[in-house]
Amino acid sequence: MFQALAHPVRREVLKHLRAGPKSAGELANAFPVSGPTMSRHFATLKDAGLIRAERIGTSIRYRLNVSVTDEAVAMVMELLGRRDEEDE
Amino acid sequence: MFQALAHPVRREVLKHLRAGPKSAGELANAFPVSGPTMSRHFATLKDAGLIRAERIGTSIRYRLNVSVTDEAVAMVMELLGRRDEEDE
DNA sequence: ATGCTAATTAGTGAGTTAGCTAAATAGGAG
DNA sequence: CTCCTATTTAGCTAACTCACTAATTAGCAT
Repeated sequence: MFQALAHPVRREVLKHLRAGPKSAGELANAFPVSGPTMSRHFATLKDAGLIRAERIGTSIRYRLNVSVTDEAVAMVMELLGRRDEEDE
Repeated sequence: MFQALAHPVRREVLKHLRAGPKSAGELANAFPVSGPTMSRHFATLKDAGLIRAERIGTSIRYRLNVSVTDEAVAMVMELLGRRDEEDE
């Protein structure tokens, strides 16, 4: 999961998807890398469970998988979140 | 930063450090990998700004860098945090 | 200075990741 | 079935990651 977040293009894809579902082509056009490379980024995000794919006619619509992104936030909070302030 | 969080040993190190500063040796003994490998993990975490090192005599004490971990949490919240619930 | 302990840097090898171009699959239209 | 568009898979290379052992640096004590 963290590995999936470790690439800037993939993080940007997630940002785009926060605004709502988008097709693979729409997303790919928003980045300066080749289509196949984008496709691999999508697959990485999908394997991590962060996004889901749905085929609509000839195109594929990606959307955030909210339950998993929520889990991710919770995990980071538990790992890094501040519980209490200790003296410095 | 995400790259630094992408390795389980490094995440465990952060967990250990939540309980308070620890020396490199103490941390290294808590994991089944070699000292040099641990040293590289520490360096990765330090490069990401997540931890800070302080030499004390012959040993080196690591501690969480709270201001940066706080930033990291904020960043993840902004990237993945739920703003509003859309229909599923 | 010598030696001891703690920790890091050097050097190496296996496995993975990210990018590309070219080829294949999937669906819709004629 | 054939063509067209959208997207993914295959195959390649360059660059990076993680692990190891061996060698080096840093500090303290004798």
